[in-house]
Amino acid sequence: MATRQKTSRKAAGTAAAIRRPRARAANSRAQSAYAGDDIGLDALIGHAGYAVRRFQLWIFQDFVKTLATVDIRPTQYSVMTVIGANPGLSQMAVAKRLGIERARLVHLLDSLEERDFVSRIPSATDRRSHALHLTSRGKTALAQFKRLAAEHERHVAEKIGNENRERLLQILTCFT
Amino acid sequence: MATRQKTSRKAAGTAAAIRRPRARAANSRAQSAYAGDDIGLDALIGHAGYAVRRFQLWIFQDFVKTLATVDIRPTQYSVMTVIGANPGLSQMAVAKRLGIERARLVHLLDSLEERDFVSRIPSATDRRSHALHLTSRGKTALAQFKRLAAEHERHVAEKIGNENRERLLQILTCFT
DNA sequence: AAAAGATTGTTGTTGACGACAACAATTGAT
DNA sequence: ATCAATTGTTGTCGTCAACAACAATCTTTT
Repeated sequence: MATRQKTSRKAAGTAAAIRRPRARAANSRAQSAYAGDDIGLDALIGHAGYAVRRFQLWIFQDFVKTLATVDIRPTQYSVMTVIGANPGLSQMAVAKRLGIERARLVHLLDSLEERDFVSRIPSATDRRSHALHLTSRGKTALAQFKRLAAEHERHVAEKIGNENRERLLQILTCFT
Repeated sequence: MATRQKTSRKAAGTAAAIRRPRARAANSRAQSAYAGDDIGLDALIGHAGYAVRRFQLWIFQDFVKTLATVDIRPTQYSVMTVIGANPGLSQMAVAKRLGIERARLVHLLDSLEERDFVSRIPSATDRRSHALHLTSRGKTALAQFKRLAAEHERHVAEKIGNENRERLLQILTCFT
């Protein structure tokens, strides 16, 4: 299936011999102008979801880039932060608090445990659950992650302005 | 591999016979209270990315739910909206404008073309590219999608307040 | 105390999505 | 005529949300 076109290209191919060298100027100009930035978004302009999606994409990319040296992704950072602030939490509690599935948390903790940042200690009161703790290595690591995350947050402030950043945080407190 | 625990559970199993019926009250109460909502987020509170992630998740879920009857997802809606507002655009132009990869757009257009909402018309000026258009069925469908999307937007306004919603849109215009 | 129901961690699958890398066809520039 | 760039396409990889099932364990009911 290395063919490129389903329908039109083949048909066009047969007529290719007849093609004349058209008005290139109109093509290259109109095309690149259109590909530039005069394309209307219509109803998308009024949708918060679209703006938020683009923003979140930008934020995640900057976060990943800023913490690339320590190889920590946003979700991993959020898990370690919550465990650090609330030692002994169960996986269920962490998942609920962060709005991630407990199935997903399993793999996240697996990776964090492999790197010796987090340890699952069998709960003393419930043999089903684990008490989550940062290792000593995890604690010092998290301190560095927080410094880098603060740097990332400064990037956000530079991008949208710090007063807008704070306003945004305030608007969205009901989701955190 | 139906075993449940890697390490701790097995070891705990041997000592299971000795266990006493501990203070259940402390367990069930403390545990469910913790699982409730007194878990601190620590540094996460100050991170716009975390708030935005939670918000975006909420928005997407509401969008999908509100447009479930027509089976249209946010990305599909954005593609149809842009094509509807700018007929004849190439795939490259749409991808660039919406910040999605052209590789991804291929599948999106495949599904929209299968449902007869969009058609790829061979460009008259560039035999590599397609001119994207809404079909007549796609135009009437998009009109309905826009009504449903407006309803979704009202849900957002109810959730965070309309003045906050507009403030948010204004803050994030640089990303759209 | 035994049975029934709920919870916790785990495994697996599905699908949307972003990022990359290749590729053929075509275009544009040299 | 040749070579670099563009366009649509295919494929792979990894992240992520959503479900569904399951064993072990706890809780509640009887």
